[in-house]
Amino acid sequence: MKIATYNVNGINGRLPVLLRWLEESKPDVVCLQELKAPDEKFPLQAINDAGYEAIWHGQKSWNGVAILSRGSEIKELRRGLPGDPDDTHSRYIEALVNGVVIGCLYLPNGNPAPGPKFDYKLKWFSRFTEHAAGLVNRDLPVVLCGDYNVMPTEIDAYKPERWVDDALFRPETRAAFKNLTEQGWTDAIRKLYPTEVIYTFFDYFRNAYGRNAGLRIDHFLLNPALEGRLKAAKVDLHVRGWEKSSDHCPVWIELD
DNA sequence: ATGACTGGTGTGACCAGA
Repeated sequence: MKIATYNVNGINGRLPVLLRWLEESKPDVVCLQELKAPDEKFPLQAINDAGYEAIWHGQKSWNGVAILSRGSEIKELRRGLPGDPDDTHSRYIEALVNGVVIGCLYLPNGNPAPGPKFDYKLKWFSRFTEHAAGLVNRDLPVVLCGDYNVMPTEIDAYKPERWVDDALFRPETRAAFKNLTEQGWTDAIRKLYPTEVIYTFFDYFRNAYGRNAGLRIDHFLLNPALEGRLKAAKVDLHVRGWEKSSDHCPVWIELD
């Protein structure tokens, strides 16, 4: 079973690239972030024509998450993160697909920090951690994947010293990620590649992709019931080099 | 240190992203 995550940065603007990558990569399940489209503008027909069914939680202009599946029914478990009825952002959707609980998230960026956006990020993180606590020790396999907007350690950033005051790398942010994983979650990429330099995002500025000046911010967390089934994990770096690419790369795992 | 690039919105001297 191949599960992918991809921050598309606008699903309609990105549709040709998304379809090309789906055709090439053929993941069984795909978590998408940053749809930047309201529910009624989700391109369902094109997704269906590519062989996928979908559930999504859109929003005008910003945010938006979706789960796609090829060949297996998607049973939606939740849309929206619990814990704050006033939170209007579409940043979380969760489903059961082929016996695996899939949580698809788009954690807030949080810049500029400090400030209200950073406060929102930490608050969202704390709500997410609380929700994850109810999932980690389930007998069911659970994967929480998406754009975490966190570089967990220094090797996850090109020139980490430039990011120490940034919302993606501040001590509070890294501590929140550590606090989450210490519930018992396994970072799939780091389980298979503990020390390699691996990036999932490259800024549109300054030829970041060409210079390999990236960040690792898109992650797969696996609960103990799933960890032993991890066979492979990879970043589809070449997709970032395509015309009209997202600034994020697709990332995927393969399970037994 | 700064600004560079992109999508969406709507035509902004825009916002937000990371």
